Amino acid sequence: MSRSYHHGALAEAMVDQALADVRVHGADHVSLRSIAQTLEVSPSSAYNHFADKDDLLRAVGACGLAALDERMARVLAAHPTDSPDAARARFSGLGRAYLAFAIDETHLFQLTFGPICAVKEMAPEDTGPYNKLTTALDDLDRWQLLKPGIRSDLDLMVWASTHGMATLLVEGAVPPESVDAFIDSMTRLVIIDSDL
Amino acid sequence: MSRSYHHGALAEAMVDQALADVRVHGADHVSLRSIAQTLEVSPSSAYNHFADKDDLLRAVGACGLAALDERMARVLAAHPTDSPDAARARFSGLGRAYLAFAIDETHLFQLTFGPICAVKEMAPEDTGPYNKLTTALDDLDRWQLLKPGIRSDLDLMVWASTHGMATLLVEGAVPPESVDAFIDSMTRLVIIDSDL
DNA sequence: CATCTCATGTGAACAATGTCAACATAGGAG
DNA sequence: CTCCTATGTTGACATTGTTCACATGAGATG
Repeated sequence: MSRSYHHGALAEAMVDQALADVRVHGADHVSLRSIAQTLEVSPSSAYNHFADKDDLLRAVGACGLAALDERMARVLAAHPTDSPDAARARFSGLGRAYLAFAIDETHLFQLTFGPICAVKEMAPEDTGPYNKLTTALDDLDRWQLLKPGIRSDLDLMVWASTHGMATLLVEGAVPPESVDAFIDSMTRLVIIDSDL
Repeated sequence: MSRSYHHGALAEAMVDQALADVRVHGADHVSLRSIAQTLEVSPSSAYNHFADKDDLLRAVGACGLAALDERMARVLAAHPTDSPDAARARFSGLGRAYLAFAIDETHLFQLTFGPICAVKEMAPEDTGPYNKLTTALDDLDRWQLLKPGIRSDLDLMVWASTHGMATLLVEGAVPPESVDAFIDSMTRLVIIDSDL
């Protein structure tokens, strides 16, 4: 009895629970067994749905990426106009969203971009966040708001910067207050007329 | 007999062995017991020198930071001249050294800047690498090689960029070939007359 | 030299964890 | 109704981090 998980929701339930545990304790301190226990399920039941503990964690990492992408999508939705100001707002907003995610969801961020999930060879061009950045830069370029001659490989540069700043925040190497300084510096480097 | 470790070299020996194991298998797949076994020592002997497994790993992480610092120091030593060209060479060389370290010593890099070692609240200003970057930027500034008005918070920006690029390399999100593109883009953004 | 002491290493034990193989069972397809 | 497959359970195993009681050797102290 006990309306068992035989209806196939166990996989989802485990991901959800793992997600919750990762958020609180970090990926390194979650155990398959405790997840199973919370769900009132046998420890070995996980192996019907996931090859591995890491496999489950990868599913959680995918949730993390989705959450990040959603935050960035919200930023775009908030500045839909096709104008120079909106293009600028989208650019800095995307960066801020990325960093806010790192600050708010430290542990999830670490899992999503950590060694466990990294193996899966996800080409960056296939991810939402990277594409959103690229088109944001294209927009700036279209409005001639980029400093001349810097467009090539700028995606890589900006992506690396933001991702690096995020990891510095996550590691505590840099305080959250420095986000503004970072965004300002980035803007100054990339955008024309950044001194309003 | 067996010229035991009673002369106090066990701590060092364990760090060395742990360092070797981390280099090969990554910090997540290193076990105290196997280290002890390799050293032909009881598993519990570690606890006379380290509070914790993480404590030992932190010591290894410190070695990683030192190794990185040494690479960067070598770059500075290779371009000691007080000239614009040398200043430029130091700047890009430091970046390349950082990225080369990430590529060559992936696992060590992950440990050094990962969650385990991060807790120790090391203020970046106290580390060699960060200081070397700062003075490299100061040199560029002194020779008026920086684009105007970007000096403030540029340390943070460049550091985040390079560190981010390093983590992208380590995660395999970006291939090692893109290092050149990154350095070029960075140079173009920051330095005057970068189009030689 | 004899002894005390402390730093260092040992041994056995514990709880927790990931994982697996053999087994149960439910619910739909035939 | 019967059988099969997807799903969950039981019990076990090896491995790990960690601890505690104990040995022991070297160097200081007398």
